[in-house]
Amino acid sequence: MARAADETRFEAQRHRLLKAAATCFNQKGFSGTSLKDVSRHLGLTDAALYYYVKNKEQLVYQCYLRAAELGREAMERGINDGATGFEKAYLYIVYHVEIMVGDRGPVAIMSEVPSLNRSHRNEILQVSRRHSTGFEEILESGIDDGSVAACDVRMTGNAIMGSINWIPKWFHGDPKMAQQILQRFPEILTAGLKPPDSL
Amino acid sequence: MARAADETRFEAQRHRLLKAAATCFNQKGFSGTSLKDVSRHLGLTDAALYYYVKNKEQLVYQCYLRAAELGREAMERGINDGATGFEKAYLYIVYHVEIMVGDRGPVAIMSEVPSLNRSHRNEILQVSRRHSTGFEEILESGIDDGSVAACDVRMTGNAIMGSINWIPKWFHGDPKMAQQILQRFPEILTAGLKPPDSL
DNA sequence: AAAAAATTTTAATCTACATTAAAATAATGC
DNA sequence: GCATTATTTTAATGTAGATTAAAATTTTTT
Repeated sequence: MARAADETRFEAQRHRLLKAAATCFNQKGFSGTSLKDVSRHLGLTDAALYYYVKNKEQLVYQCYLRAAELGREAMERGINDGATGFEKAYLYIVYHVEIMVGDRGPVAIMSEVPSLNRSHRNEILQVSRRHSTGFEEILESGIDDGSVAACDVRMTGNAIMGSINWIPKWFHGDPKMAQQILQRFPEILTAGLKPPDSL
Repeated sequence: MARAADETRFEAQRHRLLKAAATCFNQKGFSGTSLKDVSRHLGLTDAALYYYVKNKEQLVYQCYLRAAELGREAMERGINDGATGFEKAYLYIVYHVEIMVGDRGPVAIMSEVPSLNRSHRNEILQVSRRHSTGFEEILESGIDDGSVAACDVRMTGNAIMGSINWIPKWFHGDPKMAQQILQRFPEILTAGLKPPDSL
């Protein structure tokens, strides 16, 4: 047996697989990427993927789960690091955008949630909802503490999340662009949140 | 022959088809919708769709073309109706959101552009780029005439477009929600554009 | 109401992948 | 170096769903 060492190698490969899959799905579209495309990215053959993942549905599911996890992590850090509601929101956006354009990405766009099997779909929908709710709560806390202007938190949340979620549609790894996004997006997305007296 | 009348009937059915396809693609995902799913929406059999469209690729292409056309129309109207750059941007957003949540929709999310054939893909990418550029020009005109605060128009454009484009991901026809979106989104998306002295 | 054109269906095909089983190779522990 | 376990490949197989052809039906024209 070679448990300990293998576990890490296996996990590392599996991780590379998820990133390769996310890259393909985002760039070639879901229906446009075959398992052969993904495996080519890894210098493997398509059949080898089945050593890491039960089937294509699982692959997609894992990609989405990872995307959700990264988003959740960003939010948690934002909540911890920010003092006011505004700061929590701002920092969450910074962290999430960092993840999306940095080398922990790419993050898969969740285009194919409806084609997941029921339990996977429900799980992804649930974490997505939790994420949305979490952000709305941040906004509410900001309104309470006066750092955020009164607003419809549901709609404001949807607007901001939409911008972030759409990034992989037009960002494809150009580092110069990554800098721009990192530099601008947090300001742009939170510009509307500031209460009038804070300007 | 029955040209004149048939043309309209044919066109009307084809139009219904595109809407049905957009509905399915947005709600069930692309890979999750078979032609049978789409045809069922129309009370037809899957083979009947081939009377209206050459193949599935064409169907997707047409959906995207329609989405692009509706966006273009909204932008044109915004440019015509707005006096200042800010107003043009604001009104464009109003019109575009109206289309996305109103009964001219649903508008297909462009998830599968990369799986289109080359010429279709290029065409869609081109009109998308034109659209983005058009919005950036609106913002620039607003900065020039002082109605919009100085900003990175590229990033600001991407942020706003992302919010709009993402709407079909979470809006699925609930009329109450449509009202909310219509009421809030234009303000939310343009809140950050206002120059400090305009508040 | 017959003929022609338009629309839809039935019933096959066709095909691109996803998936699997068995064999081959590579890595690791002892 | 041998045995064991992990990883990858080769070579089939399976299948959903797109596509097509021909027939049936419906609509329109005259």
